[in-house]
Amino acid sequence: MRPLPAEFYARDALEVAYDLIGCTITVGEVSVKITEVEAYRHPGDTANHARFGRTPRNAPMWGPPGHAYIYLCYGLHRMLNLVTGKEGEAEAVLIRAAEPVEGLSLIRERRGGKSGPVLLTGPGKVGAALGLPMAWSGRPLDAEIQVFARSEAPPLVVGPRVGIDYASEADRVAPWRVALAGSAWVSLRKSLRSKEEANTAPVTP
DNA sequence: CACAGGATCGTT
DNA sequence: ACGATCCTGTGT
Repeated sequence: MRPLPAEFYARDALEVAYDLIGCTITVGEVSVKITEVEAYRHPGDTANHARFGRTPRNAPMWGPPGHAYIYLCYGLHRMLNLVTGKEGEAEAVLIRAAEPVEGLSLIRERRGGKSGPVLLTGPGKVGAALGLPMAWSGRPLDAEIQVFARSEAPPLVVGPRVGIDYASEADRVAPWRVALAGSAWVSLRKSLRSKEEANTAPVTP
């Protein structure tokens, strides 16, 4: 089995976000199924780390798709993003939650011996469970970090993104958080609706 | 060079 | 409700 090719990521971040739910991330002995993500788009997304332009930290987002963008949050949490879109655009999908597939004992060890959804329901928890070093930011997704395709498209729910109070009103309410419908391995159930319902609902100005 | 604050988490 | 914990981005 081969990791998803760069072409998979060379599309709008929201499209990739829909298609990443149910895919598998493998890092060494640990494999997890993606259950929740957020799309950060470009240009014009005031929640995006690249909203002020290119900086040393966000440089991987501006590069070619199919690479990792990892950043340190609150001085301790390592957050994994998958770079999407064309080179020269700064788009990425944040991995917010997952479900264990392989390496549960190592996941539990890295997460303080806990068990259940608390292991992987949150972007900082995913980074800890995968044991990501900051040095992997910018690495291609066919090396230390690999992502594999799902077998079939699962039911999705969508809602507003989390933790972006600094963004514009429109960007705060944009339904660019995507999760696996009915999964217990999702960080927040509140204000998530089915993708179909969201797509047919009146568009907010 | 100083400083404010963060795409969070776990405990109180 | 709050502290951890430190790097980043911005402004001077």
